[in-house]
Amino acid sequence: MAIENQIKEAAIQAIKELYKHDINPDIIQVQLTRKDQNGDFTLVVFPLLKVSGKKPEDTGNDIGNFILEKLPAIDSFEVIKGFLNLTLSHDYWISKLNAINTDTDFGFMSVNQHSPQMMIEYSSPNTNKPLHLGHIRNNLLGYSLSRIAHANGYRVVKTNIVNDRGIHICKSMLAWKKWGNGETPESTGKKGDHLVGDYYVKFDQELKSEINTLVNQGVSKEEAEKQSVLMAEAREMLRQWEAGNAEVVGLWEMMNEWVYAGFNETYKALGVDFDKIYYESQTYSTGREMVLAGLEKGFFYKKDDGSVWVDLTDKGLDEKLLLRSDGTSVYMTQDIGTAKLRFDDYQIDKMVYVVGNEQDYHFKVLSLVLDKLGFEWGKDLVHFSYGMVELPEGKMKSREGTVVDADDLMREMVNTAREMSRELGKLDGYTNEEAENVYRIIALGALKYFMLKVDPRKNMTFNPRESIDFNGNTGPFIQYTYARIQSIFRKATEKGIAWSGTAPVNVSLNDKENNLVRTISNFSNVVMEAGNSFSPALIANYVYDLAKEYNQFYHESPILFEENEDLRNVRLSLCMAVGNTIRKAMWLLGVDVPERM
RNA sequence: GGUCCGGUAGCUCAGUUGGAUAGAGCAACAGCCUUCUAAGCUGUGGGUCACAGGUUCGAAUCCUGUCCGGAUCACCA
Repeated sequence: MAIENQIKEAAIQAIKELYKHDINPDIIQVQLTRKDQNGDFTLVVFPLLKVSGKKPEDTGNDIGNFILEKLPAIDSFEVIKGFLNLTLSHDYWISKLNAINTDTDFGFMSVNQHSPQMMIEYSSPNTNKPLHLGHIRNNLLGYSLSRIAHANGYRVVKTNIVNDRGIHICKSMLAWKKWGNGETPESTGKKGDHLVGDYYVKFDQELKSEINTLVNQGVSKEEAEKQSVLMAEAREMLRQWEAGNAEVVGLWEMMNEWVYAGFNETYKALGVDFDKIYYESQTYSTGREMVLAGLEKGFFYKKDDGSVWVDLTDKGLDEKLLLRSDGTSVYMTQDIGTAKLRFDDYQIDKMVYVVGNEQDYHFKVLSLVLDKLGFEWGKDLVHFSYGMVELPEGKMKSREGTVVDADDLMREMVNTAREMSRELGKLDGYTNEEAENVYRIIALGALKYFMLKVDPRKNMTFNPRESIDFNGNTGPFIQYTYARIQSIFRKATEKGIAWSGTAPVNVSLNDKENNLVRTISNFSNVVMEAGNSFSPALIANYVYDLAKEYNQFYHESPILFEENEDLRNVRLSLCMAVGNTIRKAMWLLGVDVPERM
């Protein structure tokens, strides 16, 4: 049993014996002691005063003495104000350290084929333009969540729903057909997603100029949009696509293939992947069938014009469209169909959608609609709602060209990492290929950590020039700490200094060492909390604290140069445990760690 | 207007079920490389936790109201 729980139980027993009271266990609070105080764990005595009928100090002393007697791991205690600070013996901590070093899976729950299954949807791009900064946050969150879920004992299915149909794709297709001169990714040397994105922009420009011309002729803007020949052509193309026109479908397939090839490159660079990809072109008709079935059962209703709606006013929401009057499906319809197919394909115990907070309303509706359709998991679906990424000037706007492209950003960051690393001369002796790999690890580490350390719910600001730092509270800082530790073990081998693999228990730890063991052993709690609250940020902030503490220890304590063999073995054990914990924590964030940097 | 989310140092952000003197990084300034990686470490300055009430032993945290910012309420996705 974890030591916190032992303390808690001992406290309950103390109150029972000393004050003849059965206390509600929930009001016993055991927490890590603040760093500026003596002690390892703190029991808050304020809530117990009513039961004890004594002053905080006396109550603390009563319970402290009882626990001291009861638990051999407790070495001493002191009562400051209403806080009972318990200090554990060095023996306890060193044994704990050894146990952690023995258990390579410390902090992770095991997963087998009977474990509950969680499906996590993330990424969900449109096929008409390349991935940008907002997608990066989404992808990194989704990927990290999948690993955190795995560490919490879930089988995880990572999934992506590609929005590959609709008027926006037809716009790119039409522009390419009109002005593309048969350009391909090969002929231009451009990534397919960027090429298709360029034609989307081209369409927008042409449309704008067409509308401007009409407006100049005295037509109102609204009217001009209706009259637009270009828009009419795009709509016609969509109709032909839905009707299965071979030429249109062929064009659609070709351009989508270009986009997918481009996306795959970006995903690979970003280090994310999927177990199963769904395409809306393959799910929307299922959605429509489900809506029609729901209509027959009376869950939904039809308006005079033939459109199908769901009434959610009794749930405090509005009426929501499910099928257009012409029978075609909308966003909601597709999500209903996709959900159905997923639950047909997999045994899903929990469904998580990683989608921006601008869609909070959509997911409230989806949850209720699925519930109405008889899916019991409908109301249990989790919308992991994250905030926008904004630039210092405000929101990214594609029209103003302020969108930060995912590929550009990653390339620039690798360049920065390369420059910096060369300046520091840290990788002398590495081949070019090895060095390039390290630059990538560092650049991606900086980017990922930057995005993940922030509370996902909140909007965040990204300054392309300043946000990407390699010093301070950053990914590279943590990676650097890891590389330092690996360096120590390399040096140990070189110097012929053997590490026993375990720490002898008869050594007394200084404050920094004690802090480190405490922090390391708290890893399992942090992983659990991160899983319960779906928060990679908890892991990120934890691993930063750990690295910071380690660096302080590293600076003031000789490790290989420590002459006392027992002490040296303790310190090497600490190094090993910190290194492993950093690697595992970073793994949970989807960040790699380099052996050298 | 209704609903939802947010507001903590000059900037970017932490602050787990309410707990002790609200913490980091960046930026500024001052130190530390003839010992294991200076992408590091140490120190200084910087706060009305948006505001006002309330709840209680105790509030950045919970409740109410106000102000500010964002999102959403489409036969767009």
